[in-house]
Amino acid sequence: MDSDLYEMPGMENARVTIKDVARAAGVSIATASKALNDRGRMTVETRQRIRDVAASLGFMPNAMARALVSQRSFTIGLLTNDTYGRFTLPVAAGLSAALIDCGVSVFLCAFEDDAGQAAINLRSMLEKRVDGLVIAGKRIDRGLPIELPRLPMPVVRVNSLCSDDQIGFVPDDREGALTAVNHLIACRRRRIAHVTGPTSFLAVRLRAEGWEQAVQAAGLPLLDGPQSGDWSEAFGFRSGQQLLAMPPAERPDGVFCGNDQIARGLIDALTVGGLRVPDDVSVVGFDNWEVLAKATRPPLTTIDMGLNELGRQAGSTLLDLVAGKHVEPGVRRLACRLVVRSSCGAQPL
Amino acid sequence: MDSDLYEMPGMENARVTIKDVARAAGVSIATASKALNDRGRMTVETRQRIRDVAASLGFMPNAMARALVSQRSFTIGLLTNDTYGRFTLPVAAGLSAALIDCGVSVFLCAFEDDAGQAAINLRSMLEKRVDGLVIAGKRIDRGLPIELPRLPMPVVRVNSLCSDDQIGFVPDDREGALTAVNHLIACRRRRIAHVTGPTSFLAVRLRAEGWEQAVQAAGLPLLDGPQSGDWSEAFGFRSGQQLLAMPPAERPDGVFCGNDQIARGLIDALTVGGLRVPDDVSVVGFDNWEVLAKATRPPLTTIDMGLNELGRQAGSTLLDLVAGKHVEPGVRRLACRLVVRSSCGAQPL
DNA sequence: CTCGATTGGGAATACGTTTTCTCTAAACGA
DNA sequence: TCGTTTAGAGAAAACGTATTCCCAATCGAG
Repeated sequence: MDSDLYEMPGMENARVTIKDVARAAGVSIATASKALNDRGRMTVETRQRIRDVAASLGFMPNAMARALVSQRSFTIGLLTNDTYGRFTLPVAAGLSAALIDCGVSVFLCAFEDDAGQAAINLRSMLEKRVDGLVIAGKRIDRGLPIELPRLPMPVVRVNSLCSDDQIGFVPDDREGALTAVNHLIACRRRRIAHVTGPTSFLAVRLRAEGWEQAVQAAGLPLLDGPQSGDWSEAFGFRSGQQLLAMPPAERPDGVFCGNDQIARGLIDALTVGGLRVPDDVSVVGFDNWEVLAKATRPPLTTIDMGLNELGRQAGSTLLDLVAGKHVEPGVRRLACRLVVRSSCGAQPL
Repeated sequence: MDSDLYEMPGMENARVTIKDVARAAGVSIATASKALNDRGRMTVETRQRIRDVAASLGFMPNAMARALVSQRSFTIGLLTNDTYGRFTLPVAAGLSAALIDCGVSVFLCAFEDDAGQAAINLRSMLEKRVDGLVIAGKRIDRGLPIELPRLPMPVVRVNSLCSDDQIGFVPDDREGALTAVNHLIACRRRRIAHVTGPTSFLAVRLRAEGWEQAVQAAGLPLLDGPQSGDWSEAFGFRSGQQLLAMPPAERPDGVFCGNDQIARGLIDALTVGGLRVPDDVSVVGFDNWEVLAKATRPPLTTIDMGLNELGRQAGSTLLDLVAGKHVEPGVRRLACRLVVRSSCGAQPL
């Protein structure tokens, strides 16, 4: 390709090196470097003159040369098997936000659950000498499909399995469930059911614990153990139909759903069956997947897992680790947040 | 932090340099480099011995040192204002797939529609000397919220505004609409309506053109111009209610929706109103947003925009550009694909 | 036996920065 | 006036790799 194609109009030419700046300012490379990085001693006039020259030439330091000497790439890797992005994207946004202030960029590697792919991507990151690694998963009781060897850089985990000597950030599922059920109770619901995903998920078991705990603490009857199925609207719909088939006296007046899809399906079934939400039955979901929660009729009150905040904290912790600070190992469970819409009868904020 | 923490078990130590390999193999650095890169002349034994030594030491070339000398970072940037990830994530997956074979990684920069953020991210990529840039947007008639100066690297655009002298990849909206409507016609629908998003979107106007064209080509009556609203389920629901209010003779027996959310809302309204889908009214959507399309009752037949393929082609084209090959400027419109489910009465594949 | 060609391998340089050390000249105190 | 400090600036080494020469040894032909 003709390199003239990329010629810049004076400003912003990426080919300008510090040597050009030094020459144009009539100083040595060392002095130029010090002027631009606020290091060393020199008259304010010299410093300013060099900076002006650099700016007018559109000088941009070559990050790789800088990395080579400083042994820091100002780059971190985000390794995830969530190609769908349901969880990882909000995490990535929080992560970037926490890092961009420090000039750190993020390499994204999303791969299907295939160990070969994962290994290639990991190797690529190691060669690029990322300063740290964030491992993001889809569930808190599974790691990535590859064995991570002892890595030459700090690692933090988000929404992923994490042993006690590692550092991880996950939503506090039990507390989230407590919050959800307490909201139903505050809305004067007495018979609160729980319809949720497969019990093989740790998150399901934790949320069920929260449900039980809240119900018992309020002295309410504990209905039959959680209804467990898959994470789909279809399962929610079937559960809603079962609810309709119950004698009205036995019927729950509140349902805490394991995710928003189930909640949506359940509400649709109840509506089709002639029950009113929230008047006859209040429903609260989990995830705050806005495209779903906002479109539900009525809009769904649900629990936000704070994925963005998870990413943000993971980022700043990783920066601490890179800087050599000590960080206590272990899993941090971050609080979830209730998002009130209209499916429980409470006033939306 | 204690650096022993990161000590590796012999293998996989990132601190091993080519100098260590050379010393261990009893050769010079130059020879080691040539052995590992299949360059220069030497006996096969020497070459193999050096490679074995490198492997046993867990040598990994430092990508930044390599980049410095080769003037190639083996890195490309993905700049997007789609923080929600609806469009960008599939694009990113295709992109990565096309690049990983060549050892190229991707920097992800997602930012809200804020010029300051955008500029910071762009600058960061320029400093990191990415070999090329992919600009991904949310709609084909808007660019990013920043003025891109003449950049010192090739750029391709995906799902974003693109002038004739630039290189871009977008879905072929008109052709997709044609496919959708022709499918309705193949399902023996005669009165085909179009319910879609705001006409300020070029995509909306193109899809409307495709609708008209297909209807007229089949000699069917052209119903009142497209119903235009916002991209929401709520609008789809209201449109469905209006349909129910029409005299049955005037009522469309097929609806082509501008996206899956509208289709979902519309189907829900029809179902609540007692009309059967697909028997009374067939519906086809646009986007193939699986979480929505699969959960619709009945599952939604829709148009897949091939975002993944868009990303893949953008990636390989960018690699060509980086390699200096000539690429004809202009916008490529990639074919969409019909995904048959159950909302039109045709047999799902 | 000599000359040229070929083969295997190494020395040196470059890539663009940062940083340490050294040097000069000016300022200052006695 | 002489030594001592200090301000200002530059020379050089380092980071890890790829590459361009160059050199020594071996070999074959005449």
